[in-house]
Amino acid sequence: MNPKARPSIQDVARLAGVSLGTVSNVLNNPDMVRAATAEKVLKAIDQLGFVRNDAARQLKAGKSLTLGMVVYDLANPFFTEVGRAAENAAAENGYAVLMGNTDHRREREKQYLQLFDQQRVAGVLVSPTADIYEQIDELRVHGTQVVLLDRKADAARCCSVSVDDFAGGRVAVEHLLAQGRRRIGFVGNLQMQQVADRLAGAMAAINDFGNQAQLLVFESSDMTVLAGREVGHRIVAAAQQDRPDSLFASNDLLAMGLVQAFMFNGAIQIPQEIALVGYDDIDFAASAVVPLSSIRQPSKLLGETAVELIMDEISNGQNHVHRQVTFQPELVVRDSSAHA
Amino acid sequence: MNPKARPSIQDVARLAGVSLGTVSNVLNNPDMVRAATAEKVLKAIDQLGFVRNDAARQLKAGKSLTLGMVVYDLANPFFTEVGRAAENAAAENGYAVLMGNTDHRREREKQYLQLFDQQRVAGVLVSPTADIYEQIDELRVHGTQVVLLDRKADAARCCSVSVDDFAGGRVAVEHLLAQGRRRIGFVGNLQMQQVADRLAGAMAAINDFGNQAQLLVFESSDMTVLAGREVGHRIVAAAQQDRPDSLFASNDLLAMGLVQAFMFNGAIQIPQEIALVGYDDIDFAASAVVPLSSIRQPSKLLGETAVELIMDEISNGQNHVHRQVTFQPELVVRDSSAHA
DNA sequence: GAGGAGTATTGAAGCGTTTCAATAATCTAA
DNA sequence: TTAGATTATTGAAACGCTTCAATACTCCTC
Repeated sequence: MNPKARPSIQDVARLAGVSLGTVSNVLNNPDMVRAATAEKVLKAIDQLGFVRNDAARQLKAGKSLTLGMVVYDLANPFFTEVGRAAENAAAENGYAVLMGNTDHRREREKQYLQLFDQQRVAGVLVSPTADIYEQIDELRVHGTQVVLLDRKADAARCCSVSVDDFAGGRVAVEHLLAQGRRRIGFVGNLQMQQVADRLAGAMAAINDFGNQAQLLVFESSDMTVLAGREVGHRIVAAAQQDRPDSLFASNDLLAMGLVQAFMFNGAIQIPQEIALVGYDDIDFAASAVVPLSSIRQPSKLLGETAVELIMDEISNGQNHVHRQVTFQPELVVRDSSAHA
Repeated sequence: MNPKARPSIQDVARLAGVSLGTVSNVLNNPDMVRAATAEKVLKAIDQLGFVRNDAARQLKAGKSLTLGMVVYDLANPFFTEVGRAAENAAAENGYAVLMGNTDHRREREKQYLQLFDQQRVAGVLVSPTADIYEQIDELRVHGTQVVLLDRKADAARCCSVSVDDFAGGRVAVEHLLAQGRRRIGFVGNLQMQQVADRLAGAMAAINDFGNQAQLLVFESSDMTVLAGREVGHRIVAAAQQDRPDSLFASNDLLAMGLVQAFMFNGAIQIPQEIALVGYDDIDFAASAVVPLSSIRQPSKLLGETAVELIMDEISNGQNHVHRQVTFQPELVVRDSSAHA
């Protein structure tokens, strides 16, 4: 490697025969410097292969044009959708989005949040794994703006963008009830707030219906295709009269796993023996073995709105008022829960 | 906000009644400072809510514990798999991975690479959209290590981790030929090197077979489910005798789109009328309406190896030798290409 | 209790920027 | 021409950290 692999603004100034301040101006206030001078400087920059050192810039300027995004499951297409939308929205404002995936691990989530805090990003979008208000407050105290994604925040604490999970759960189960199902199973990881809310909505639907219907809960620690398959096999193994007549899976990955398990050897017919409703309406839901009914979340809108909120928070600082935006989910009916 | 929202190491030192160097030592060389002193300092840190300013640290230390990863399609589960593996491998080495998604846009790719360059990340993993050697060379000259992902590099220039796309294409088509298919369609965006290589492999298989078989190319600018659906509808609309008797889609998203189009109104039977092979073997392939045959790429291995290479490059600097690791893909046969 | 060998702590220097008051160069109008 | 106004350029002073030589403590041992 060259003796001086990383030229500094100083080197550029020297080569161009101008002062260091001028180089900085070329970079940051181009219209403050004469065209001829600018050209000299640009040539020098090019010649040396100069790249501004962001650390130094940020140190001095105190701000960054980067947003951080922390999600707990990037393997879930729902989140990549949200991420893409956020990325596009941020780009329009001149910001870049850097993503970190935590795979539901609190410890890694903590690391990413710390990293973004240390890097002094302009703001962080986070879909929290658990109750991490404490850490979020910490960031906010430090001056790093935070917007919760897919999770409603306490009004006073910060902005959030979420979907009404209670309503989603309710709609899903009401639909199954309307299809004549009475033994309704619920699959998901109840540790997750979103899932707990969906369950609560499901419960509410059952209660409203009267006491001819019941809800069976199948807890599943992961929310993956694999986990769904495992629950599915457990159900296949159960005696026929113990099985539910329908299932509400709290995300589509689980639902697809269930489908796989039920199709295996044609063990269980969908929807005849068990009707199925998923959640998120990911792209793949429509092309599952049995096209999947699902609760659609407006993922694009979610990402865009989150960026909007954080932008407001960044630029309006003091007189920014926290908002909690909640969208309504929407039932999409396909074969997996069609009338028997 | 407080008048001093962001306490510095100075403030901590003052509060703890020690010198600034000691605080730094508590942070970086804990076993160099007496327990009692350390405790005082930690208390002060806690009390002030101090967070180390990464910009300053990096500016002085000149290095960072962050890797950048730039991919062209985070919505493709294949890449999230690779990303997760990389993230885990990096974590083991004490590094964090920040991801940027370019959605195939060269311009955005450029931005992310620049951003990472400016941030002086330790290294960058990039699955390039096109021929970006020029920019990569630039980064490398600046001292930012780069490893190509899913794309073979020129030996001399940098490390790369990829899968033998030619072999993959060949295997896919040989399989279709073995199933008795003769009019084989290829779907994909030929601008992408990986896809072009798969096509070349497919061509080779056809040529080896003799002249009773032919390859029809269906170009598709996107590689998404939606794009696949469009190609599918075009094929459905064609006269029966003009249709291929089988299709090799250059990724699973396309393949799933094709499936959707063919299933629509039961227009075309898979595999009877058209057999189908996808690429990547994403999780969802197995649970498609018609379980999808596919070419499996070792995504986990890809991510892990990429991190391994970049770690070597980071730590061994001068006497690091670029390596181009190529893995072999593997055919997974499912219903979509089973014997008619 | 003095000398010496650790062991802890200090604080100044400098990383590469941006910023800003001071200075220099250029232009305008009389 | 030149004073005065305008526009460009300069360079020193931070920003908050790490590093490292210098200094100040401890603790032994004789």
